[in-house]
Amino acid sequence: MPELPEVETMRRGLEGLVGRRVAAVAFPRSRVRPSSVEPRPLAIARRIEGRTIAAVVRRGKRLVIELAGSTRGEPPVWLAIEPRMTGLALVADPPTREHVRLVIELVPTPARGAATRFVFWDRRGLGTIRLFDAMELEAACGMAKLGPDGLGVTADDLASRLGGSRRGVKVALLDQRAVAGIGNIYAAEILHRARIDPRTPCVRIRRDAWERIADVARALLAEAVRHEGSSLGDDTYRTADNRFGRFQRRHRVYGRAGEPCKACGTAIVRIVQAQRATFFCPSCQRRPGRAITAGCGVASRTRLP
DNA sequence: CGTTCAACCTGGGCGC
DNA sequence: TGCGCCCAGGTTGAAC
Repeated sequence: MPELPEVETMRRGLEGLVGRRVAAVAFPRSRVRPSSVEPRPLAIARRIEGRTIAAVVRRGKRLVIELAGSTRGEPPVWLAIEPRMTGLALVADPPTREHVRLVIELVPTPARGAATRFVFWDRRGLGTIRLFDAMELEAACGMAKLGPDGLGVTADDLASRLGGSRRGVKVALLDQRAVAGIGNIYAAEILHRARIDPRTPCVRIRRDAWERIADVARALLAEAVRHEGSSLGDDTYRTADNRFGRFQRRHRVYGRAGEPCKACGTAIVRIVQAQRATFFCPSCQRRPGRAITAGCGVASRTRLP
């Protein structure tokens, strides 16, 4: 589920936790798959109970809660939560009592409306919870693992990291080492607004098109953050205080197979790339050098010799 | 290097 | 109602 705009919205909803102290940590009904929680729940609890939340940051699609060094002189640690498909980071009541994976009880504060706890709820349970020290955080969420953040990505970033690739551009945009934060929804929406066919091999994309993709990506992701992300179904992504996002109303292609393109009326097509659905408008989105049909406010053009 | 497939999971929707 | 199948916002590792 959550891509950059959704995770960023969650993060903003958790900023009020900064300065709060962790009273207790619980992993209810934890069927701890070895790969989903690390280290073991008891070890995590022992290491963060009593600490103060120093910051809540985002690294790509991950939420990272920084816990200040302890009074005993232990260095800071970072709790990295990756919601994957169905994870929700909440300060409100979770959708169900089932599927609550982690509860962090906070030391009460007199401030009005202050949260009492943080809850990570994850229906499918594909999400991960990991506690890192500084070195581990860098290894797992650093530059080697994640490319530049989608909100700040530039044409230079894209051209240098993907320009030599023969992969289709839509598949390439999902590569978190190239750009961090773009997922299946926003890859489709970005390419529609940039008028690029998602199957176009990166090597065939010229400089002006990379500029368009980067400009659209930054603007679209920022717009989606302003609308607090995309909530598709009823039991889907919510903000930290349990409200739906609103950006789904502005989707132009994602999930709209067979429906008319909002720009030209042509039926939106669904294909599969790298085992994942891709939605696009076959009229508005062309491979470089191919004619673009009327209807998108773009003049036709032909391949240069 | 790139692609494909399977896995990890739960649950909604659809056809029969 | 029930069953079987397909689908889903993500990531990883193995096989080719």
